[in-house]
Amino acid sequence: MKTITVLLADDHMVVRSGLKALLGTQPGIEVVAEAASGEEALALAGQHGPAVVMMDLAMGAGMDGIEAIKQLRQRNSGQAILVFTTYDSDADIVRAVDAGAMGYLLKDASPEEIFAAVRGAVQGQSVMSAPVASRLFQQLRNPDAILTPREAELLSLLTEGLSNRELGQRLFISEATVKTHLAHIYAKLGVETRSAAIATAIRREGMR
Amino acid sequence: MKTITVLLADDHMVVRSGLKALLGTQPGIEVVAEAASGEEALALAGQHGPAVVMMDLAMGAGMDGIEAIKQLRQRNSGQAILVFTTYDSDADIVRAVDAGAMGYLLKDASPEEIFAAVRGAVQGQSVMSAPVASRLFQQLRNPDAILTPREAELLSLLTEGLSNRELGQRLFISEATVKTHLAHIYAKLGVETRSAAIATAIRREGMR
DNA sequence: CGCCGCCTCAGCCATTTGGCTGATACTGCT
DNA sequence: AGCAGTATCAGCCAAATGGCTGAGGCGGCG
Repeated sequence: MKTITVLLADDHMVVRSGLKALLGTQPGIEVVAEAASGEEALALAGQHGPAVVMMDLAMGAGMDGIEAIKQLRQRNSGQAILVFTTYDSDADIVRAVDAGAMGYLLKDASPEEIFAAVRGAVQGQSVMSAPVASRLFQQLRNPDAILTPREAELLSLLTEGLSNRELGQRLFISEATVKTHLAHIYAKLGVETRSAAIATAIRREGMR
Repeated sequence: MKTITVLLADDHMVVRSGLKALLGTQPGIEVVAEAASGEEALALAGQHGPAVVMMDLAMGAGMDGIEAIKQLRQRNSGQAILVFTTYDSDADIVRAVDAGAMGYLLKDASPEEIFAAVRGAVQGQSVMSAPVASRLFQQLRNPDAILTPREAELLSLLTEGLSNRELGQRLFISEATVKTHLAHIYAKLGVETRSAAIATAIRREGMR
């Protein structure tokens, strides 16, 4: 069996070395590079051409994980991308999958889960942690509550406290469009105000 | 020099093994036990009597890190406790120090910082990551940023997504008074909108 | 006592937000 | 070709929010 090459992208040094130590115990899996930011991940992916990229979504300064995933996919260099992050936010899950992630693992996943996800990813399988799967499953049961990728993106920015104007500037759309998206989000979340949407997003979506 | 014994408490397996691998490279430091929860940390600390306990604050289910620190200190068994966590929330810092933590490190700390913190802790020194120190320093410089009890109460309800009218009803005060309190809160938090205040409250004050 | 911080309230005005209706365009699927 | 879903934008109007000034009552503290 061919050795699976892995690139780790996480701004926490201890997480990288932990993951590296863990994956190192498995024959057939080798960590070939480590990145501490989205930019670095893109550069190192180009150099090493790993089979799998394990990516944190929240990476301190600069490019975030979602953006890095998008750009990796645009290159079409065939890596399987696994999200490896702390929280199981509905919005993040939707955005990550939309960006092209193959799997979604939480950082409290067991070693077995992690190995299975890496091996599965190179074979084109999607593996996700149980809580993540549960969230998705729950969403499938009432489709009206599913936010579109764009809506999820907006909701995520909403929790940063931005105004409609700022949201528009950040997403390169007009304020009118922002308001349209917000109205849809409110309807889907079952709230009437921006504040309640933020509160709901944070408490229900795990954006802690 | 005597070997420094360390207990790791963190619900993320990869963080524990990363920290263990990292500390293992240092002669004179040895990880003697690992706990995945507050309860486990208490039990293992009793068994092994480590010189230093490195503790995450947010540990999935059960007892959280703050509570575990308090109980460890009550026993008076002389361990130095280092907080090792992801976020630098003002509230968490204050609570951790109050509970008896000797130092406060963020997970993106460099290996050198971590080694220095462990060695310093056994000698009774307090070591904290730069962003943490910066926050504390900032608070000491302008005490005006401290919310009054009433303001804190309002801010807490604000994060539930209530409107001014609802806030007034809930607190038995007029909408005008609500607005006054809000204006003061915005000034102290350095924001201009309700949404930003909610975001700040949640992210900075640890009301997750 | 007098000062100061906190909590309370009012009115005015500009800005922001939310509700509504309707419209164009692109995509994927049938 | 036609439909459904998504994303984009516009205009209008009512309601909520935020900024500003001013003010009374109350409790602690020098």
